[in-house]
Amino acid sequence: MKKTTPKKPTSLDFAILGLVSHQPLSGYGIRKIFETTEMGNFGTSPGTIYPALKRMQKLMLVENLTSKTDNKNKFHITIKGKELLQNWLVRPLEMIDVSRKREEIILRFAFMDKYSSQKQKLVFLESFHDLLTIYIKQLLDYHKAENLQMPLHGRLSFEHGIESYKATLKWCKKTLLVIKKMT
Amino acid sequence: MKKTTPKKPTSLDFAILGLVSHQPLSGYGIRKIFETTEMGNFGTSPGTIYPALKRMQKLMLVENLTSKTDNKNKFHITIKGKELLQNWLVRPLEMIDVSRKREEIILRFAFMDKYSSQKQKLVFLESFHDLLTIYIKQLLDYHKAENLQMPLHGRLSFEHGIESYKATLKWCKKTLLVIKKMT
DNA sequence: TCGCACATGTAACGTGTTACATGATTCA
DNA sequence: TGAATCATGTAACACGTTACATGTGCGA
Repeated sequence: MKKTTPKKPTSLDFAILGLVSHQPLSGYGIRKIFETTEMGNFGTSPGTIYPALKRMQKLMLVENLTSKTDNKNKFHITIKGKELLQNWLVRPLEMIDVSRKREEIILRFAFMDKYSSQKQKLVFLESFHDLLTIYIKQLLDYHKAENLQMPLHGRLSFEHGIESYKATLKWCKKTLLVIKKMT
Repeated sequence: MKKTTPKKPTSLDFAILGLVSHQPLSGYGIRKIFETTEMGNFGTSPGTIYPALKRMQKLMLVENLTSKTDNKNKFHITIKGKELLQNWLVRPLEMIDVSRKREEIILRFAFMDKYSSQKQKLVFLESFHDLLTIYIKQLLDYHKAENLQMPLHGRLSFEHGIESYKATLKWCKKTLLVIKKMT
């Protein structure tokens, strides 16, 4: 007996969902935003976006409505879409997210504006902070133990990874302060 | 009439090729390295690695030889594989690489050890440096122009992107000095 | 009226993901 | 002897890439 796959949405789906949760957008509008921002990492071509919108429509996460004012078709988020988005936003962070899906973590944070409480934002950032700290320590330990055996370029590339995570941690601390200041 | 697709290798293919260019490895050995390093971003599961090795074998980029000493099967890079690797290593950097494929740039640098001259390494890093500088400037301009209209979380996430690129630029400068010092 | 940006799609293809499956070796 | 690690795979499925295709509206 086959398990009925729950059809887990991709990062791209969530990126789209997050965008239309802020404002209704046409498929083209979504593509433009993807192209001009870091979100482009989740895909920009028509062959990616339009099929994604179609399956999300089928799953009733978004709906395509015609604006009465300018007579243009735009995608709106549905109740079901909002629920899915919120569940995704509050999903506890794991180490695997930190080590392999940093982009998605930042994406989640980007969409927490409207759908998460200040408490949730703080929990999220603090957990990110703690996991990052542990992960960086692991990287440093590995570096210390192995750097003499590593080829020069391997070591230098590895160090790029470390610096990159340190930059994220720094951002995390700064951002934590910003959010804490909010009332 | 159909164009005969030249079957462009993926980042994963190059990651594997680079690894076996340093030392012969079993499929399992390759997976272990992917799992324990940042290269894991290019895929770690058996369902990714083994099929990749198969197609690379078919394309005669690698060959599977049995070691006479320990009687284990390991993949070796072929002449053709080395040629492909070298072409990839010296391919000029473009802005699109910087904005969307930073991981691949670092990966390329990691494998330049044996197959690139010091001159080539310097050209590579200097070009990376220049493109990064331009790209960061673009990000900062965008930030300046738009930050008042952006939602708070959007702005903060955007700032993560900026910090991340700055960290890469910093690494690039440092690494340039290291390479320059080499004789 | 030329070209560009707007706007939305489809088709073929190959790749990655996920889950399943198997067996050998090593060590406690 | 049982568990963990070594070691290699397969199958279904869906997704993303690439290339193609079409048509509108607008400003120079």
